[in-house]
Amino acid sequence: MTIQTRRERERAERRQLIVTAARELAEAEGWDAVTTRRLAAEIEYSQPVLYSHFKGKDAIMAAVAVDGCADLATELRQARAGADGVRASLAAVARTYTAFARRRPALYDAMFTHLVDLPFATPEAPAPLRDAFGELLAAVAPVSTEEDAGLLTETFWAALHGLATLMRSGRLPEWAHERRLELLVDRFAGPTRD
Amino acid sequence: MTIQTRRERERAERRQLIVTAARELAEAEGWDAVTTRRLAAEIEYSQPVLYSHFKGKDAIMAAVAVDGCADLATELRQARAGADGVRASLAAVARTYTAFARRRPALYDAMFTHLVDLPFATPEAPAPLRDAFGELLAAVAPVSTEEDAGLLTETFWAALHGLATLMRSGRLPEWAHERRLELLVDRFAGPTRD
DNA sequence: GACGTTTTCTAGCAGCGCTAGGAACACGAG
DNA sequence: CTCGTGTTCCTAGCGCTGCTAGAAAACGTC
Repeated sequence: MTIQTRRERERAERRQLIVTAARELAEAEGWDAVTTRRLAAEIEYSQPVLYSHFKGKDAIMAAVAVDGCADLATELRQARAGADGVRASLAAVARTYTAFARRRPALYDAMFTHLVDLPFATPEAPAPLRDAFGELLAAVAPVSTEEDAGLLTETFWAALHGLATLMRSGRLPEWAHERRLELLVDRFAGPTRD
Repeated sequence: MTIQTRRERERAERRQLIVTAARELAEAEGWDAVTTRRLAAEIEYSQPVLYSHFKGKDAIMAAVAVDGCADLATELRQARAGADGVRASLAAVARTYTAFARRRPALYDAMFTHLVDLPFATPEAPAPLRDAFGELLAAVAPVSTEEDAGLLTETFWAALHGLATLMRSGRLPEWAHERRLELLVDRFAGPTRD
């Protein structure tokens, strides 16, 4: 039994090695640089081993996305913890979310832009995804009615996502980002000055 | 001079033929199906003629995007014309925008998702782009202060864009779309029932 | 040390965006 | 009508992609 478990452990380690290498390569040079050949060279194995762990390149990106969601959830939690009051929490979460997208664009793309068959808005979604959404929910719920909290969080999330992606692709000017965030938070939290 | 002009006209016609073929192929089978070989076959020319009109595949997509913006602007204008009152206009524009994205996903991607080097938020942006944004602006301005109209429109646009893309990629459930739209319009127009 | 099983690699497929170089065409002059 | 000339267009091919079949190597067992 020990041999079996050792092999399984080694497989799991190598799987993580692939995910980490893909993530680092993507963050350093963008997803276009993450080819199966390049990735194989990076982990010092040949191409086909990638396919013994993942169905294809998309599945690798999905795994990277799950890891990224865990990171995002952590950052959002810290932002919320460091903010006093309902409006400040919402603003902090909004700023942290868009900063994350701007700071790690490749990772963000894998999480929320790239077409990927991860279950999202369902109970069987991976835990990190639900955690990240939960952080948003915790910030939005106080400015919502009880029954609309989930939907309002989704709407707020969509607005942040739109701002992040449109800005990154040059469709929105960056210099006004802070002011747009303020307008958004105003509309969701009400114009009350904290 | 007539020969020269005839040739220029024929070139312009063929250019439009390429753009139209690319757009129809993308809408029918998705952008993955729009390969330069396939597109060349579609217009009954060889591959290199594409490169005598456009710098590359991305430039073709950009041209399709500009066409698409003209369509979107038209639809938004009609939606606004058919709506009475500030809130109804905003709701109609929001519904029309997201419906456009859902009905013509490939076209929408070329316009707003795909990385493409079109000047967007500048005076030298192509007219159809400015027209489409102008329609949004006309709907948002009445619920805004004078100096914030542009920024608030950008923010509203981002929210619509986020809803459209997250929903299309399966990250937001479709069944609640109408309710999310209503929440969004509420937050921007105020909860006044028209 | 020889045998199965499992793991890993070499080599290759079909397709991609894009381009160099020559063939084929339309044109204006005699 | 014929002949150069200049432009237009196509054939062929480059280097790359994601992915996979089948051979080779490493491993555990007897």
